[in-house]
Order: sequence, then structure tokens, then C-alpha cells
Amino acid sequence: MSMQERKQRERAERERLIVATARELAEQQGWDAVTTRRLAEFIEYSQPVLYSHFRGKREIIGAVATQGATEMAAAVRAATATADSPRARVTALTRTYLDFAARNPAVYDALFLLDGGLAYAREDTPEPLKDAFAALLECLAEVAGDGVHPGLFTEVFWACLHGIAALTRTGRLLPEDAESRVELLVDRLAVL
Amino acid sequence: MSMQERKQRERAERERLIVATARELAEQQGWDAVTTRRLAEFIEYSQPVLYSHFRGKREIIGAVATQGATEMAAAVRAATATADSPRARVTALTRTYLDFAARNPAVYDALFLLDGGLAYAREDTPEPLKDAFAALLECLAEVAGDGVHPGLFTEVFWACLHGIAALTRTGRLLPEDAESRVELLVDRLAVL
DNA sequence: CACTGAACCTAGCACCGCTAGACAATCGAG
DNA sequence: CTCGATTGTCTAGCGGTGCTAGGTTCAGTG
Repeated sequence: MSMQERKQRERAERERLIVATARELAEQQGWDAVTTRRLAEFIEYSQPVLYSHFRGKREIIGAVATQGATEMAAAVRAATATADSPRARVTALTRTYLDFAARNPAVYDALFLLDGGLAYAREDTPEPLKDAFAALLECLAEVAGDGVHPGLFTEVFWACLHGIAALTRTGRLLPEDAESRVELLVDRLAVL
Repeated sequence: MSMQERKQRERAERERLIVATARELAEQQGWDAVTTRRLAEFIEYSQPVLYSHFRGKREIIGAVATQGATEMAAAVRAATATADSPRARVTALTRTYLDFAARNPAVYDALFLLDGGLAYAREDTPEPLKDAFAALLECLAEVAGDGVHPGLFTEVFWACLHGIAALTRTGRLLPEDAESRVELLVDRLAVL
């Protein structure tokens, strides 16, 4: 049954195309510009085809988000692996996180600002999201300090990173002092 | 010219009504439910009347945001005024901020998540927003630590608070460990 | 060849933010 | 007091949104 296999392959390929197109469009013109009509036009299919792959726009955002989570986890692990002191690792993690948010604003929005219909901090949380949190935890556990639960510390550190990323992204913090903020955050939060 | 004065009064009153209604509706059913049609129906005028007060929906969100900023500044000042040690003041500030975000989610969204068309961190930033930041700064300056610019420290502290508030609000952090996070944040960030 | 089921599209629903243009009420000038 | 101008408000409608019902086309099977 090679025929059916080919069809399945093509279907999977088209699904990747949808997600990639949505991401690219969002990155270039913002999520507001990602409408089902435009998306359909870009992939050269009619609108309802999208709904044979995803329940709705929300799920498309969710797909971009999970893809982004995988990339972010990889980026964080790569950055922390090459650093050779706890302090260097935490600094690398911080810079990498904020850099990822700045370079992929649409993906970051899909992950942490928009509603992609994903469950967070639960058992049924998608694996890539859990893994992204795990990547942070692996690095941050060693600087949590005595008697502080590593998970709690990671949550707080992550929240701080997110706050800086989110406020910077929406123009509420100026990008100029970014480096000073990183230093201050690492100095104070991490127990070295 | 009492006639014109009365008209102006009524007009101002209607504007307050619009903002209050938008806020209430957003608080009860979320900002998505705040449509110009519904808003118009609630205030018992036709849709275009809204546009004689505000340029568009964005400006209405902005009006709710500035109102919220004023309230938040007052809440923070009230909470920090009654505390009698730097540590108690910072803890009170933190709790008050997160409490405000939790109790007024729609207002918090208008302030820090949605686009209300307001300028932030600039000269032409509306006074209430500047004042809210000032309220934070007044309390946080004394715990910034030597050689750390109070403004920078306040920005970072605020970003951390926002991160926690935002992630909690969107279900990405569980509300259970809220108190532990407050303790950890104050312990680490503030120099006491 | 006739039939079935899947794939896909056209057309349309109800809603959105926003605005043009009609209409009534009020005002100031002659 | 009358009459044009101004003001305030409305109805109706534009172009867009996410999403879906229902029809058409076409490949695979008995």
C-alpha cells in the first residue's frame, strides 16, 4: 500500500508547511496578520483544509509554540554546556533565553503570551514544554541555594526572565540596559 | 452659560460610564467579550457614540489601564506606608502588586499585556503610569544595594513581579506556591 | 462499469472594528 | 421670529475575522 503511505507523507508535509508558514508570517507581520484566509492562500489550499489538520487557529499557534519550545530547550542546553562555571552557565542561560525571545518574538508570543490551547504545569503538558522547563532546571538547580526547592527556584527565575522578555517586547522596558539587567538578575538570584 | 456646562458634565459622565462598563465587562467575561457593539448596548447608546469619546477600542483599553495605574500606585503606597522595616515594606509591595494583578486581571491585562496605545518608559508617558513606577521606586530604592542604580533595580524588580503575575494569570504557574515565590524573590533581590 | 468514500472547494454564517451619510435638535445672526 | 449652521445621534454598511455546511470531483473497489 504505497499509495496510502504517499498520501500520509504528503499530508504530514502539508501540516509542516502550515506551521512553518504561520510562523514565518507571524514573525514577519505579527500574529494579527496570521488569518486563516491568508494562511490558506500562502499554502495554496482553501481555508477548510486548515481545519482538517487543526481544530482552529488556536491549535496552529500551539503547534508553533511546541516547535519553539523544542528549539529553546536545545538553545539553552547548547549555551550552558560550553560554560565551565556555575556563574557562566547561569549567565549563558539568561542571555540565551532573552536572546531567543528577542530574535523570535512571534514564537515567544505563541509560547508565553498567546493562547495556544496548551496545558502548562500539568501532567498532560506537552513533552516539549516540560523539556524546555527541564532544560532550565538542569542548569539552575545547582545555584538554587541550600534549602530552596530547585523547582520553585526555577519557576521564579523563569518568571523573572519572562517578565524582562515580555516587558521589553512590548516596549515597556528599553532595550538599552538589557545587559545591566542580566548582570543584576544573575548576581542577586543565583547562589554562587 | 449653564447650558453648555451641563452638557459638558453629562458628556464627561458618559465617558466615565464607558470606561467603567468596559472595565466591568472585561473583568467579568474577558477583554474578548468587550466589543464595541456590546459596550454600546450596555451604555444604551449607538456604537458611533463611542468614537466621539475615543479613537477606537484601543483607547478605551488605554483609559482602563491609566485608571488601573492610579489605583495600583495608591495600593502600593498604602501598603508600604504601614510597614516599619525595609524588608516588611518590600514584602508588602510584592504582595500588593501580585494581589492587585490577581484581583483585577482585566485591568492588569490592559496595563501590561494588551495594547492600549500608551507610551511606556518615555517622556510622553501618561502621568499615572509614571506615578505607578514612582510608587515602586520610592519603596525599592532603599533596598537596591550599593552602586546599583535605583531605577535599574526597580525595573528588574518590576519585571520579576510582572513575570510572576503574567505566568500565574495565564495558568503557566500554579497559584499554590505564590507565597513561597514572594519570599524567595524578596530574600534574593532586595539588599537588606 | 457502478458505487463508495475521501479530499477539496465554494459559499455563507455570525461576528468584529470602524465610518459615511441621513436626520433631528439646538444655537446664533439678521 | 425666522432661518442657516452647528451639534449630537442614529441607521446602515464596508471590509474583515474564525469557522462550517453542503456540494463536487476523483481515486479505489466489488
